[in-house]
This record gives sequence, C-alpha cells and structure tokens, in this order.
Amino acid sequence: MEWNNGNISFSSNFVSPPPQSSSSSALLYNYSFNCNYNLDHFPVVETTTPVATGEGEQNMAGAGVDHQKKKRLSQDQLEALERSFQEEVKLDPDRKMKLSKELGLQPRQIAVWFQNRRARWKTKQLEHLYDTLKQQFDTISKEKHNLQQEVMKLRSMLREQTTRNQGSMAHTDVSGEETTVECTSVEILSCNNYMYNVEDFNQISASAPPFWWGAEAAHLPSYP
Amino acid sequence: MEWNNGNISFSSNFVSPPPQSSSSSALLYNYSFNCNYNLDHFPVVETTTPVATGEGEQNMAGAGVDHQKKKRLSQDQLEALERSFQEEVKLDPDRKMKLSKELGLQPRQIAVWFQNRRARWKTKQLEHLYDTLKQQFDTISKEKHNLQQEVMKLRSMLREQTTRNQGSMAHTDVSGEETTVECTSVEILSCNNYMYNVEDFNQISASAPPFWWGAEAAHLPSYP
DNA sequence: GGAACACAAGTAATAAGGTTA
DNA sequence: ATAACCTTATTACTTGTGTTC
Repeated sequence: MEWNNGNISFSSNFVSPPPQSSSSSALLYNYSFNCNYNLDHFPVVETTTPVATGEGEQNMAGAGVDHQKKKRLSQDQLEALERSFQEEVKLDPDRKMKLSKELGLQPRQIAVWFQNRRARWKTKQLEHLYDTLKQQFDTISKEKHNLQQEVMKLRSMLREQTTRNQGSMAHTDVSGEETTVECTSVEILSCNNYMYNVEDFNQISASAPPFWWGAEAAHLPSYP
Repeated sequence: MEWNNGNISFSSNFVSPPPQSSSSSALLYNYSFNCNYNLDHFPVVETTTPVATGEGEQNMAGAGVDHQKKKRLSQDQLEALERSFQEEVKLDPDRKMKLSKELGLQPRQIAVWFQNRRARWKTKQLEHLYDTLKQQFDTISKEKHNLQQEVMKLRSMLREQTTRNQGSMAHTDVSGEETTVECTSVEILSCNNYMYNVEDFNQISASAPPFWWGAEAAHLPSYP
C-alpha cells in the first residue's frame, strides 16, 4: 500500500519515502564513511576510534574495532526490515534471530530498529491524524456556513410569510433563535488562526527563522 | 512464545512529564554509568572502546578516552540550557561558547542540544495544535448540529405556514435545500472515527498492545 | 562560485521506567 | 524476583539544504 498522503510535498524530504529502490542518493548511505566536513566548527571527537580496519560484515559482534562510523544500515537491510515491519510491527524472538542472521546485524540492532520504527510511525500517525482532522474541519466549516445561510433564508421567508399572513403566531419562535446563528459565525473566524496543514507546519519550520519561535508567547504553550 | 496479543491493559502511564527539576530521579542521571542489565538478551557491543580511564569533567575535548557511557546531561546543565533556550531558541556562536565554558560541555554538544530541543518543541507544537483543532472541531460540530435542528424546525414551521396560507409560492425553495441537511448529518457520524485527543493518542500507544497495530489496515495510512 | 557553517529532518543507539510471563 | 521487551525521552550523528562571507 502506498501511503502517500495524497498531497503535495513542498519540502521534498519529509519522511524519506521508503527509498524503495527509486532514489539515487540511497546507495551512498553505506559508503559515505568520513565525508563529514560538517564539523560544527571544531575538530570533532571521533579521531579517538581505532579507525576501523576494513571489514565486510556489518557491525562486528564482540571483536574490538569499528565502533563508530558506519551507522546507517544499508539499503538492502532497510528494505528487508521494512518488509518485515509491514508484515508485523512487533518482533518475536524467532523473527529477530532470523533477521539477525539474514542481514548480518546484531539481534539488538534488529530490536532497536523495530522500536525506533514504531516510534517514528507513531509520530507520522499524529501528523496524518492532524491533516485528516484539518480537512474535516474545513468541510464541516463550510457546511456550517451553508446551514447558516439557509437559516437566514428560511427566517426571512418565514418572516415574509408571517407578514403576509397577518397572524403573528410564530413571531416569538423565530427571533428566539437569532443569537445562535450570529455567535457561531464569529466562532469560525476566530478559529482559523490556529489552522495549518501539516505541510504548512513543516514549511514554516523548514526555512530560516520560523515565525513561531518569535511568536512563542502568543498562543503556544512554550513547552518547558 | 507470544507476549500478550489481544489483551487490554488499561494502565495509565501517560507521557512522562519532562523530569524538569521536580522529580527526584533526576540526580541519578549522571551517576548511573553501567547499570545496564537491560541488554536485550545479549552482551551488547560496547566493550570495544578503550574503556575510559576515570575522569572528572564532562566529555573530554580531543583526547581519546571516555567516548562512551555517561550520556544524559546533569540536571544543572539541563536547567541552564533550558533557561538559555527560553531566552532565545537560536544559538549564536557567542552564546554557544559561553555555555560551553560554563557547563563544561563541548560546543558541539551545546549545538546538538539546541537542535534537538527545537525538534522536540516542534513535535509538542503539533500535539498542541492537534488538541486545539480537535476542541474546535467538537465545538463547531455541535453548533452544526444545532443549526440542522433549527433548519428542520424552520422548515416545518414554514410548511405549516404555507399550508395555512393556501398559497404555494415558496414551496420549491424549501424542498430545494432538503438534500443539504441530510447529507451533512451523515458526515458528522463518519468523521468521528478519526478523532482522538492527544492524551487518548498517547494512552493507546502507552499500554501493551496498542489497538492500532492490529487495526492498522483499517483507516490508517499504514505508513511504510 | 565555493568553502565553512547553521539548520531541519531523519536515524541509530542509549537511558529510564513500566509490563508481562 | 527477574529477564526480556516495550514506550518515551534523549544524545549524537548523517544528510541535504540554505546562507554567508
């Protein structure tokens, strides 16, 4: 199943679309060892490690080398893990050992990957939930507006009828509801200050000085 | 060996409140070095490193020791960073160096902390946004319902009037809107399958077998 | 125009506290 | 009582992008 929220991706990279064999950058993962000229303006620690004697299998078991560098699982490994995850998000010991052997990873690494994967998924989940809710809010908002229009119209018709009728029987009823319609229309306007799509939300934080870091005190919780 | 599968366990452990200064467990952070008997049933790698000669100051600079253990910043450090963050979420080089010296941390660590802090905040942000939206959705939902009621009532009144009036002038208009009211009332019901509070959201995933891992195929994007 | 750096997003791995068999 | 796992939070790193000098 493609999850593809069915929307636009301004910032080309939100959750790496399971790089399923399509993107080209994927292949570089495993082979980009020390291209980090991104040293936050100081020589970085790193240098400590034994520098890793060359080796073929991912992450030695107990032998003492490597230890740093070469995080990032390979594309093949990721795909296998991903497949397994799609089948079942929880990991029983059997599957763990099987994957461990198949992929040449520590059982621990398998477990960790699944844990992180679940956590990641949960985050995405919230984003998706938000988008869905937002969409439904917009829908219902429009519908409400229509209903308000209709109420107005019906009232006016009723008023007309009443006048024509000469009889004043229903008059009190009609005016009695008046306030309801008015107050709600205000609600709608005040609400919309808070509404974003998740894409918007990503957008604003993506570029340089995300506005909300300044407006923090406005209506946001400032979260300790 | 299945460890729980369809069993519910309503245990209320919601997101651990950021241990901010209040909880007592905080002090233990810095001193819990090797209490890891949580080894996912195998000895863990680690052993590789030079084993770290004893040391006093947090995270040496370029010298090659330590390098593992002792993650988790101390409570004092966290408080200082937090204060600084509240003042200004972005970090200019001056502030970075100042904090680095004051707290005995690598400048890199300061930078990383700020980056992570911003990311964390953004997540919280989304949760808050969701809650707000949810609340407003509920409100507007109720209001819409009221409006629908009112439309019904007005229509019925109008019908009555019309009948009494004998004249059939407004008849077409009234029936013309009929569909609007009907279809929207269905919308409301179908929507509510998606709605949670963030607390609910945390709740369901907190306890043992989060329902959605089973119901994944239901209405969720299955997010690869 | 390119090196150096800041940043967001994503990713491993660790830590701490709760559950369950 | 404990081992194995889980979730949540955190730390640190990777990668890609944008900015600045």
